[in-house]
Amino acid sequence: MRIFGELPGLYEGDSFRNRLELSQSGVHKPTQAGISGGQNEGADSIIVSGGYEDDEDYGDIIIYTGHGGRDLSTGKQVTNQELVRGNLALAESCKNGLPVRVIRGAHRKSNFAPEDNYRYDGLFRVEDYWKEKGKSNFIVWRFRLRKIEGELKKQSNVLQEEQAEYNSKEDKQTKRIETRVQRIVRDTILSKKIKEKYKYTCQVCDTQIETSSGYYAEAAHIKPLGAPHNGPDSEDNLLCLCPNHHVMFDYGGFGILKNFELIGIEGKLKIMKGHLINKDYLRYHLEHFYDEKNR
DNA sequence: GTCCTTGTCGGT
DNA sequence: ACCGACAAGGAC
Repeated sequence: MRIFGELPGLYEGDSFRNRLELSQSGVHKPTQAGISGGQNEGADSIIVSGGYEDDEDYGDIIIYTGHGGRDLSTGKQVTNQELVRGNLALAESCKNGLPVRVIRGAHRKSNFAPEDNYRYDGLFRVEDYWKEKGKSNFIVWRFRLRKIEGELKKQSNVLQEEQAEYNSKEDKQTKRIETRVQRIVRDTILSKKIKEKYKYTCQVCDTQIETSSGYYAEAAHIKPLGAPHNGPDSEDNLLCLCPNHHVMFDYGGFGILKNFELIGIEGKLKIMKGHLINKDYLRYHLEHFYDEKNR
Protein backbone atom coordinates (compact mmCIF):
# COMPACT_ATOMS: atom_id res chain seq x y z
CA MET A 1 0.00 0.00 0.00
CA ARG A 2 1.37 3.30 -1.08
CA ILE A 3 1.43 5.88 1.70
CA PHE A 4 1.44 9.56 0.78
CA GLY A 5 2.80 12.27 3.02
CA GLU A 6 4.32 11.86 6.46
CA LEU A 7 5.28 8.51 7.88
CA PRO A 8 5.19 7.67 11.60
CA GLY A 9 8.63 8.09 13.11
CA LEU A 10 10.04 9.86 10.08
CA TYR A 11 11.44 13.34 10.62
CA GLU A 12 13.07 15.86 8.37
CA GLY A 13 16.81 15.46 8.41
CA ASP A 14 16.67 11.71 9.05
CA SER A 15 19.60 10.02 7.41
CA PHE A 16 19.78 6.72 5.56
CA ARG A 17 22.94 4.88 4.62
CA ASN A 18 21.84 3.57 1.24
CA ARG A 19 18.92 2.86 -1.03
CA LEU A 20 18.18 -0.50 0.56
CA GLU A 21 17.74 1.15 3.95
CA LEU A 22 15.38 3.72 2.40
CA SER A 23 13.47 0.94 0.73
CA GLN A 24 13.11 -1.25 3.79
CA SER A 25 12.01 1.64 5.97
CA GLY A 26 9.23 2.41 3.50
CA VAL A 27 10.42 5.97 2.91
CA HIS A 28 11.22 5.25 -0.74
CA LYS A 29 10.47 1.71 -1.86
CA PRO A 30 12.27 1.29 -5.20
CA THR A 31 15.90 0.34 -4.76
CA GLN A 32 17.10 2.06 -7.92
CA ALA A 33 14.38 4.15 -9.47
CA GLY A 34 14.24 7.80 -8.41
CA ILE A 35 10.48 8.04 -8.55
CA SER A 36 8.22 5.92 -6.39
CA GLY A 37 4.70 5.90 -7.73
CA GLY A 38 1.98 4.33 -9.81
CA GLN A 39 0.83 6.04 -12.94
CA ASN A 40 -2.79 6.01 -11.81
CA GLU A 41 -2.14 6.72 -8.14
CA GLY A 42 0.45 9.45 -8.08
CA ALA A 43 4.01 9.58 -6.80
CA ASP A 44 4.68 9.30 -3.07
CA SER A 45 8.42 9.95 -3.01
CA ILE A 46 11.41 10.91 -5.11
CA ILE A 47 15.16 10.86 -4.74
CA VAL A 48 17.25 13.82 -5.85
CA SER A 49 20.74 12.51 -6.32
CA GLY A 50 22.15 14.41 -9.24
CA GLY A 51 21.90 11.58 -11.74
CA TYR A 52 20.05 13.61 -14.34
CA GLU A 53 21.86 16.49 -15.96
CA ASP A 54 18.75 18.66 -16.20
CA ASP A 55 17.94 18.72 -12.48
CA GLU A 56 18.00 22.06 -10.69
CA ASP A 57 17.96 22.38 -6.93
CA TYR A 58 17.15 25.70 -5.24
CA GLY A 59 16.38 24.35 -1.80
CA ASP A 60 12.67 24.95 -1.37
CA ILE A 61 12.14 24.65 -5.11
CA ILE A 62 13.39 21.73 -7.14
CA ILE A 63 13.14 21.28 -10.88
CA TYR A 64 13.17 17.54 -11.10
CA THR A 65 13.72 15.61 -14.30
CA GLY A 66 11.49 12.68 -15.16
CA HIS A 67 12.99 9.27 -15.81
CA GLY A 68 13.80 7.42 -18.98
CA GLY A 69 15.65 8.20 -22.18
CA ARG A 70 19.08 7.47 -20.77
CA ASP A 71 21.80 5.13 -21.89
CA LEU A 72 22.11 2.45 -19.23
CA SER A 73 25.85 2.52 -18.92
CA THR A 74 26.78 6.15 -19.58
CA GLY A 75 23.74 7.85 -18.06
CA LYS A 76 23.57 10.26 -20.99
CA GLN A 77 20.23 11.23 -22.47
CA VAL A 78 19.92 9.40 -25.77
CA THR A 79 16.20 9.45 -26.54
CA ASN A 80 13.15 11.53 -25.74
CA GLN A 81 11.39 10.91 -22.45
CA GLU A 82 7.74 9.98 -22.43
CA LEU A 83 4.99 10.83 -20.00
CA VAL A 84 4.70 7.31 -18.62
CA ARG A 85 5.30 5.39 -15.38
CA GLY A 86 6.91 7.58 -12.73
CA ASN A 87 6.64 10.66 -14.92
CA LEU A 88 2.92 10.12 -15.24
CA ALA A 89 2.74 9.48 -11.51
CA LEU A 90 4.30 12.87 -10.80
CA ALA A 91 1.86 14.52 -13.21
CA GLU A 92 -0.96 12.81 -11.31
CA SER A 93 0.41 14.14 -8.03
CA CYS A 94 0.46 17.61 -9.57
CA LYS A 95 -3.16 17.51 -10.66
CA ASN A 96 -4.39 16.18 -7.34
CA GLY A 97 -2.11 18.17 -5.06
CA LEU A 98 -0.61 15.10 -3.38
CA PRO A 99 2.43 15.58 -1.13
CA VAL A 100 5.70 14.01 -2.27
CA ARG A 101 8.45 12.95 0.13
CA VAL A 102 11.78 14.27 -1.07
CA ILE A 103 15.05 12.53 -0.26
CA ARG A 104 18.35 14.06 -1.29
CA GLY A 105 21.37 11.92 -1.98
CA ALA A 106 24.99 13.04 -1.69
CA HIS A 107 26.49 14.54 -4.84
CA ARG A 108 28.46 17.59 -5.85
CA LYS A 109 26.03 19.24 -8.24
CA SER A 110 23.79 20.76 -5.60
CA ASN A 111 24.47 23.00 -2.60
CA PHE A 112 21.49 21.40 -0.93
CA ALA A 113 22.69 17.83 -1.16
CA PRO A 114 23.84 16.15 2.07
CA GLU A 115 27.55 15.58 2.71
CA ASP A 116 27.02 11.86 2.55
CA ASN A 117 24.32 9.19 2.41
CA TYR A 118 20.66 10.06 1.88
CA ARG A 119 18.60 12.60 3.82
CA TYR A 120 14.83 12.98 4.10
CA ASP A 121 14.03 16.63 3.39
CA GLY A 122 10.30 16.80 3.96
CA LEU A 123 7.18 17.12 1.85
CA PHE A 124 6.92 18.93 -1.43
CA ARG A 125 4.08 19.65 -3.79
CA VAL A 126 4.35 19.26 -7.56
CA GLU A 127 3.44 22.75 -8.72
CA ASP A 128 3.79 22.36 -12.44
CA TYR A 129 5.09 20.04 -15.11
CA TRP A 130 6.06 20.51 -18.72
CA LYS A 131 8.38 19.11 -21.36
CA GLU A 132 11.46 20.72 -22.74
CA LYS A 133 14.58 19.99 -24.73
CA GLY A 134 17.20 19.17 -22.13
CA LYS A 135 20.93 19.79 -22.21
CA SER A 136 21.47 16.82 -24.51
CA ASN A 137 18.81 18.10 -26.90
CA PHE A 138 16.31 15.35 -26.19
CA ILE A 139 12.88 15.95 -24.72
CA VAL A 140 12.79 15.65 -20.95
CA TRP A 141 9.80 16.05 -18.66
CA ARG A 142 10.35 18.50 -15.86
CA PHE A 143 8.52 18.85 -12.57
CA ARG A 144 8.65 21.92 -10.36
CA LEU A 145 8.34 20.95 -6.71
CA ARG A 146 7.84 23.40 -3.88
CA LYS A 147 8.33 22.64 -0.23
CA ILE A 148 5.17 22.45 1.86
CA GLU A 149 5.41 24.45 5.07
CA GLY A 150 3.16 25.42 7.97
CA GLU A 151 -0.54 25.59 7.21
CA LEU A 152 -0.20 23.79 3.92
CA LYS A 153 1.49 20.95 5.72
CA LYS A 154 -1.47 20.65 8.08
CA GLN A 155 -3.72 20.32 5.07
CA SER A 156 -1.56 17.48 3.84
CA ASN A 157 -1.91 15.77 7.20
CA VAL A 158 -5.68 15.97 6.88
CA LEU A 159 -5.31 14.39 3.48
CA GLN A 160 -3.25 11.65 5.03
CA GLU A 161 -5.88 11.00 7.68
CA GLU A 162 -8.46 10.69 4.96
CA GLN A 163 -6.22 8.19 3.29
CA ALA A 164 -5.73 6.23 6.52
CA GLU A 165 -9.49 6.05 6.88
CA TYR A 166 -9.78 4.97 3.30
CA ASN A 167 -7.14 2.30 3.77
CA SER A 168 -9.03 0.81 6.69
CA LYS A 169 -12.28 0.44 4.79
CA GLU A 170 -13.27 -3.02 3.71
CA ASP A 171 -14.82 -2.01 0.45
CA LYS A 172 -12.17 0.07 -1.19
CA GLN A 173 -13.91 0.17 -4.53
CA THR A 174 -16.76 2.34 -3.38
CA LYS A 175 -14.78 4.83 -1.31
CA ARG A 176 -12.67 7.54 -2.70
CA ILE A 177 -10.32 10.09 -1.35
CA GLU A 178 -11.48 13.63 -1.55
CA THR A 179 -8.72 15.79 -2.94
CA ARG A 180 -8.80 19.47 -3.54
CA VAL A 181 -6.72 21.16 -6.12
CA GLN A 182 -5.72 24.51 -4.88
CA ARG A 183 -5.47 26.94 -7.72
CA ILE A 184 -4.06 30.30 -6.92
CA VAL A 185 -5.99 32.83 -8.89
CA ARG A 186 -5.03 36.45 -9.12
CA ASP A 187 -7.59 38.74 -10.62
CA THR A 188 -5.55 41.55 -12.04
CA ILE A 189 -6.92 44.51 -13.94
CA LEU A 190 -5.71 42.83 -17.09
CA SER A 191 -7.42 39.52 -16.45
CA LYS A 192 -10.63 41.31 -15.62
CA LYS A 193 -10.36 43.25 -18.86
CA ILE A 194 -9.98 40.12 -20.96
CA LYS A 195 -12.92 38.47 -19.25
CA GLU A 196 -15.10 41.48 -19.87
CA LYS A 197 -14.02 41.59 -23.49
CA TYR A 198 -15.42 38.09 -23.89
CA LYS A 199 -18.43 38.75 -21.66
CA TYR A 200 -17.18 35.86 -19.49
CA THR A 201 -17.72 33.26 -22.23
CA CYS A 202 -15.14 30.54 -22.83
CA GLN A 203 -13.11 30.97 -26.01
CA VAL A 204 -13.21 27.20 -26.52
CA CYS A 205 -16.78 26.13 -25.73
CA ASP A 206 -18.65 29.42 -25.55
CA THR A 207 -20.01 28.56 -22.10
CA GLN A 208 -20.98 31.50 -19.95
CA ILE A 209 -21.11 30.56 -16.29
CA GLU A 210 -23.60 32.44 -14.18
CA THR A 211 -23.38 32.50 -10.40
CA SER A 212 -25.40 34.14 -7.64
CA SER A 213 -22.91 36.97 -7.74
CA GLY A 214 -22.57 37.37 -11.49
CA TYR A 215 -20.62 35.69 -14.24
CA TYR A 216 -17.50 33.60 -13.73
CA ALA A 217 -14.60 32.94 -16.10
CA GLU A 218 -10.86 32.51 -15.78
CA ALA A 219 -8.04 34.34 -17.48
CA ALA A 220 -5.49 31.78 -18.67
CA HIS A 221 -1.89 32.60 -19.49
CA ILE A 222 -0.76 30.89 -22.66
CA LYS A 223 2.94 31.01 -21.79
CA PRO A 224 2.92 30.71 -18.00
CA LEU A 225 4.13 33.46 -15.70
CA GLY A 226 7.18 32.86 -13.54
CA ALA A 227 10.35 30.87 -13.95
CA PRO A 228 11.30 29.12 -16.06
CA HIS A 229 8.68 30.05 -18.62
CA ASN A 230 8.61 33.77 -17.86
CA GLY A 231 5.60 34.56 -19.98
CA PRO A 232 4.36 38.14 -19.80
CA ASP A 233 1.23 39.32 -18.04
CA SER A 234 -0.14 40.94 -21.16
CA GLU A 235 -3.29 40.69 -23.23
CA ASP A 236 -1.57 38.94 -26.13
CA ASN A 237 -0.69 36.13 -23.68
CA LEU A 238 -4.15 35.74 -22.15
CA LEU A 239 -7.26 33.74 -22.93
CA CYS A 240 -10.72 33.83 -21.42
CA LEU A 241 -11.67 30.25 -20.53
CA CYS A 242 -14.15 28.32 -18.44
CA PRO A 243 -12.53 26.45 -15.52
CA ASN A 244 -12.68 23.10 -17.33
CA HIS A 245 -10.92 24.29 -20.42
CA HIS A 246 -8.48 26.27 -18.30
CA VAL A 247 -7.39 23.10 -16.49
CA MET A 248 -7.26 21.16 -19.75
CA PHE A 249 -5.14 23.85 -21.33
CA ASP A 250 -2.71 24.15 -18.40
CA TYR A 251 -2.25 20.39 -18.19
CA GLY A 252 -1.77 19.82 -21.89
CA GLY A 253 -5.21 18.42 -22.72
CA PHE A 254 -5.29 20.49 -25.88
CA GLY A 255 -3.21 22.95 -27.81
CA ILE A 256 -3.90 25.80 -30.19
CA LEU A 257 -2.43 25.85 -33.69
CA LYS A 258 -1.36 29.06 -35.35
CA ASN A 259 -4.58 29.20 -37.38
CA PHE A 260 -6.39 28.91 -34.01
CA GLU A 261 -7.65 25.41 -34.76
CA LEU A 262 -7.57 23.26 -31.62
CA ILE A 263 -5.52 20.10 -31.38
CA GLY A 264 -6.44 17.38 -28.90
CA ILE A 265 -10.08 18.40 -28.97
CA GLU A 266 -12.46 19.48 -31.71
CA GLY A 267 -13.03 23.11 -32.50
CA LYS A 268 -11.47 26.45 -33.09
CA LEU A 269 -10.58 29.23 -30.69
CA LYS A 270 -13.08 32.07 -30.74
CA ILE A 271 -11.42 35.43 -30.90
CA MET A 272 -12.96 38.85 -30.43
CA LYS A 273 -11.99 41.65 -32.72
CA GLY A 274 -9.16 43.61 -31.20
CA HIS A 275 -7.73 40.72 -29.19
CA LEU A 276 -4.32 40.08 -30.70
CA ILE A 277 -2.81 36.79 -29.54
CA ASN A 278 0.92 36.30 -29.86
CA LYS A 279 1.49 33.12 -31.85
CA ASP A 280 4.93 32.55 -30.34
CA TYR A 281 3.20 31.93 -27.03
CA LEU A 282 0.83 29.43 -28.66
CA ARG A 283 3.82 27.59 -30.08
CA TYR A 284 5.51 27.67 -26.67
CA HIS A 285 2.46 26.10 -25.09
CA LEU A 286 2.29 23.41 -27.78
CA GLU A 287 5.95 22.57 -27.38
CA HIS A 288 5.99 22.41 -23.62
CA PHE A 289 2.55 21.30 -22.47
CA TYR A 290 0.63 19.54 -25.21
CA ASP A 291 1.49 15.86 -25.53
CA GLU A 292 -0.14 13.74 -28.16
CA LYS A 293 1.55 10.47 -27.24
CA ASN A 294 -0.41 9.96 -24.11
CA ARG A 295 -3.92 10.16 -25.41
C1' DG B 1 6.79 -13.49 -15.85
C1' DT B 2 9.02 -9.37 -18.07
C1' DC B 3 10.68 -5.04 -18.01
C1' DC B 4 12.46 -1.10 -15.79
C1' DT B 5 15.34 1.82 -12.74
C1' DT B 6 18.92 9.14 -10.31
C1' DG B 7 22.27 1.42 -7.29
C1' DT B 8 26.31 -0.52 -5.59
C1' DC B 9 30.56 -2.74 -5.82
C1' DG B 10 35.08 -3.90 -7.26
C1' DG B 11 38.08 -3.67 -11.01
C1' DT B 12 41.21 -0.61 -13.74
C1' DA C 1 36.67 8.98 -13.28
C1' DC C 2 34.96 5.17 -15.84
C1' DC C 3 33.25 0.58 -16.80
C1' DG C 4 31.19 -4.10 -16.42
C1' DA C 5 28.86 -7.19 -13.55
C1' DC C 6 25.32 -8.00 -10.66
C1' DA C 7 21.10 -6.64 -8.32
C1' DA C 8 16.42 -5.60 -5.37
C1' DG C 9 12.19 -4.34 -5.60
C1' DG C 10 8.17 -2.78 -7.84
C1' DA C 11 4.98 -1.74 -11.85
C1' DC C 12 2.54 -3.70 -15.22
